[in-house]
Amino acid sequence: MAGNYEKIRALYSRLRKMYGHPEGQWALWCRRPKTDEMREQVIIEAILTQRANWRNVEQAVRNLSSAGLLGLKGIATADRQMLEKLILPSGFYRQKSCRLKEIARFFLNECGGLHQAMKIPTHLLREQLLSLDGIGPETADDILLYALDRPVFVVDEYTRRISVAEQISSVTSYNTLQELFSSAIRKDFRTYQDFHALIVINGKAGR
DNA sequence: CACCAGGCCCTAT
DNA sequence: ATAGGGCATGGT
Repeated sequence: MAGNYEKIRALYSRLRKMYGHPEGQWALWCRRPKTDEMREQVIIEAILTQRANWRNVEQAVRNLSSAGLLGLKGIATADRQMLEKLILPSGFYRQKSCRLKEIARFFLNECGGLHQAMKIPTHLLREQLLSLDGIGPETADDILLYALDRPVFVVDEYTRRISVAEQISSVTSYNTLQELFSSAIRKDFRTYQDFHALIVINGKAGR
């Protein structure tokens, strides 16, 4: 529906006018260009933020940083018990320690490092990420969009809410909304990053 | 005290 | 296909 595309584009420019360029907690995720260290941190944060308050994620990240383990290599070599203790504040720490280990193993061993992973075609990489235990569509797309600069639109709870509120779509399944938003705006990772960040910033502001 | 936060998986209909 | 429960912490 072309009308929906219009609503989505209008929403984007409205959010841009309201909030400008995404800042604050999105200073890392929306920064361009990113260093390797930043990409690795985003990957780690994508796991830690699953159903967690961002404040708690930040504490877990500080703990990892203080321990010198805020990177794929650090996660991979860290003792499991130690890892659990460090990420404790982000919640679900037993699951998440496994998921972190798994994703670090994937990028380092299966891909042969982050630079090799960057060469893998988006759709293939997405399938590989989704095959990992504990990596669902949103986490996979967070990593693709914000860590690896792939033009993949992220759908989350805030995207669903605003889609209903703005009458963009009453169907809020992941694929439906992703298709809708992806098609409505220019396929550019910078635009996708900023738009999704703005949706979340707006969602948090309204409560 | 109850509820929520930038999910995901497993199980039972 | 879809609904419900479990995972866990810290803030309001």
